Formats: sequence, C-alpha cells, structure tokens
Amino acid sequence: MKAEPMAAAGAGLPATTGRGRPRSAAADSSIVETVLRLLEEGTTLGELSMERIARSAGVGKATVYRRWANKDALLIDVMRAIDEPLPPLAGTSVREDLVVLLEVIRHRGLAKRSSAVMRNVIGVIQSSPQLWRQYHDTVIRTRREAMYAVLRRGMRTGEIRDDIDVRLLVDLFAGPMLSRALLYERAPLEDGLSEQIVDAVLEGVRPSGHPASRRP
Amino acid sequence: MKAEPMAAAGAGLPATTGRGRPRSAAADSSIVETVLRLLEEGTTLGELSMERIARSAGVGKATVYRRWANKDALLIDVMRAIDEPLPPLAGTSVREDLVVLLEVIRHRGLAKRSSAVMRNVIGVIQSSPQLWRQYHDTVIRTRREAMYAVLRRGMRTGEIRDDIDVRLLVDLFAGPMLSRALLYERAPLEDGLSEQIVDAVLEGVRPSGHPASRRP
DNA sequence: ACGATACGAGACGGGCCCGTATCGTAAGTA
DNA sequence: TACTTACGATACGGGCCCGTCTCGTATCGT
Repeated sequence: MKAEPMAAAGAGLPATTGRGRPRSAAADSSIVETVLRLLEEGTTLGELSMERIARSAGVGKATVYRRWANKDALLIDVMRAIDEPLPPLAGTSVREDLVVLLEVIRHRGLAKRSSAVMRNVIGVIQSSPQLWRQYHDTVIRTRREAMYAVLRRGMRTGEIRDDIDVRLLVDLFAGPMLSRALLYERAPLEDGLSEQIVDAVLEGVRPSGHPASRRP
Repeated sequence: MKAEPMAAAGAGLPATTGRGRPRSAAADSSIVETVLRLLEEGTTLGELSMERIARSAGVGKATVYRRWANKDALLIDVMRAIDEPLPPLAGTSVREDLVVLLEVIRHRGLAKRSSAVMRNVIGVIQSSPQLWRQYHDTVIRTRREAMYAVLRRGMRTGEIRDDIDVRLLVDLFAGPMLSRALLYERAPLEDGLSEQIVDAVLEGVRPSGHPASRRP
C-alpha cells in the first residue's frame, strides 16, 4: 500500500499566504503514513511521541509542529486518513446489505492498521475523550447509521421484526464481528463469517421444533 | 469499596526467609488498589509509571520494586485482583444460564474499574502480548469456556441448534454485550439487556411468517 | 538485646520527551 | 534578483521516568 495523497492534512495551522516555499506534500503523507506504520507494528498511542514520529518519518520536529499543534491534532488527521467510504448497498434484500456492512467490519479487522487504530482508540476513551469522539463520529457513526437505515427498511418490508430496538439489532449483528476483531491480534475473521452471523441472527439459534420457540 | 485482602500479591520475588521485618500486607493492597483507582480515573496503561504508582499509593519506590520487577509483573497481579469467580449456574434451562453469564459481562462493563482494565489491555495486545495472554487466560477464557459448556449442553437437550459452530454461538451472545461495554464510556448496559440479547439470538430477528424463514 | 529485613523518602545518573529556537539550505513568489 | 517561507538537523531548558542506592526508622525472629 502506498501513501495516498489524502488532501491537505494539516487542519490545525493554515498555510497562510502563497508566498515563500510551499509546504511539502511528501512530508504530510510521510508523517501520517509513519504514524500508521508504527501503530501497525504494535506501538501504543502512549509510546508514540512527536519526536519519535519525526525521527521515523525522516523529518524535522519543526516540520511536524508546523502542521499540527500537538499529538492529538495529528492523530485526528491520521484517523481521517484511514476512513474509507462505505460501498454502495444493493438495497434488494436486507440480508445482502447486512452482509455487505459486516464485510466492511471484517476487512477492517483483518487490516492490521485499522484494527490497531481501533484498539488503541478504545483504550483512550476516558483519557482523551475528544480523540475518541472524533474517531466515533468519523468512523463508527457512519457505519452504524447505515445499518440503522437498512434495518428500518427491513422493518417496513417485513424482513425484520419491528418489536426490537433498532440499536439492539445493530449490536446483535455488529457485536459478534467487532468483538472478534478487537479481542484477538490475529482475529478469527474467516471468509463467510459475515453470512454466518447474519443468517444465525436472522433465523435464531433455537431449533425449529423446540417447544419454547415462538413459532407454532 | 474497601481494599480486599487479595492474598499475597507479589508473585515475582518471594519473601525469602522468615527473619527480619515482614512485608507489609497493607502496602501490597495499597499498591494494587492504587493502580485500579488510577485506571478507573482514566489513566492510560502507558501513563502509569512505577514512580507515579508509588507516589499515589504513598509508598516508597523501593517498596514497589521489592515486590514486582517491572510494571508488567505488577499489572499481571492487578488483573488477578479483579478476577472474580463465576456465579453458580442453575443448569435448569440454557436460557437462564446464558442470561446469568451475560449479566456477569454486563456488571463488569458497568464497573468502571473492570471496564477500564479491559479497554486498556485490549490496546496492548500487540505491544505486550504476555500481559494480554495473562488477562485472556485468567479473565476471558474461564467465562468463554463456561458458555461453551452451557451451549453444548443445550445442543444435547435440543435447546440449541447443533449445526452452528459453538465458538460462533458464544460470539453471537457475548459479542453484543462486549461491544457495548467496550465502545462507550458510559456504556448503555441497562437492566434487562441480557434477557433481550439472549431471547433475540435464540428466536431470531426475522418475523415469524416471513417467506424466507426456515420455519414453514 | 541484636541482627535482619522492611519501611517512606528521596538522591542519583541516564534516558526520552516536550515545545521552541536557531542553524544553513532549498524552493517558491514578486 | 530580492524576499519569504519550508526544509532537515540539532541545541536548548525543563520535566518525568527508570532502576538502584542510601538514609534514618520500624518491626520482626532469635
């Protein structure tokens, strides 16, 4: 994977006027890419220092501080960099759309860099709530709302029970995939897992003929 | 909550012979309790330093190093300290037992100190795999195996489908609760959530009469 | 009483980090 | 060309931390 262009990273300090030597776009992406690489290699957010980032990126400290005022500001842009748009949903069946959305989580869990970011950000919910909020708003919320929409549509079309809280439904589908992605370094996210989860949650895990089943 | 006695903490260095002044049990528990309090207050594992721990516990650094060789050794004992035995399972119905096991997760998620530990340890899977393994083996594995047992029993008694991988079943039940406990500081772990999850996963979220349902 | 060990406190040398400033140089605009 | 800004490198004072060691004191076995 090569360094994506990722637009102008430094949201903190604007590049003022157009005079003088322009900011190096290569430095931008080198810094962001280096942070992702370090996290991917197992570095903890706490072990990440501006000094180490600059050193690893082959860049002067001033070049980093010229773009970001502190580590949190840099990390926020790093999180923006790994945000990828959701694939389009076919919209034909709820099952298919749910599988697509779970596949997104599965692939992000398999990608070391995104799973490392997610695990690290979770550990920082209390200590850097602003960083967490940024991650939640850019990465989590979008996917969650997409699943809301699919499930609500399913309630209208009769594909999904309408007597269960939509937020609980989201967790029933996403939770199993998320916990597998989070709790293991080499996550057991095998092919076909999305379909297995979706089908099992849709159908239920009680045998058809069991007396306690709500189906006659 | 007061400092529990928690047995002899220092697994690292044995107290050699019985001569001389004995180790202070109060220091033992004060140190462990202080670590838990700091984590509970939002301190990151990376921000925890032996120096800060000693200072916060009102203890000399030597007193800490006399018991634990380094931070990881201390943290391993801290994790042992929050390990609580599972409640007995009634064994009458699979549903009841699953609810009990999910209630354990729910209460641990609501308790700030255990959820803080869990979130922090997750962030350290790659950087301190030995610490993670300790947490996994003492805290996670036990509960997971208890759920295995319940589900396998359910397969024998006909309360649970036997055509789904038991490991997947565990994640279907535990995943929703875990992801809620991990992804939010004030986790939405309301009363009755365990029952809702268990029942929804057992029954399925497809309406009874839906054409795609596997029930005729 | 006496020797042994633990205690809290803190000094110690060495290390990494913070955020800023200053080099000489490079790459743009006017 | 003159001016302006960015570049990598590195020095700076200040801070926290590591793990060890040394105080003077406390609390045990013998």
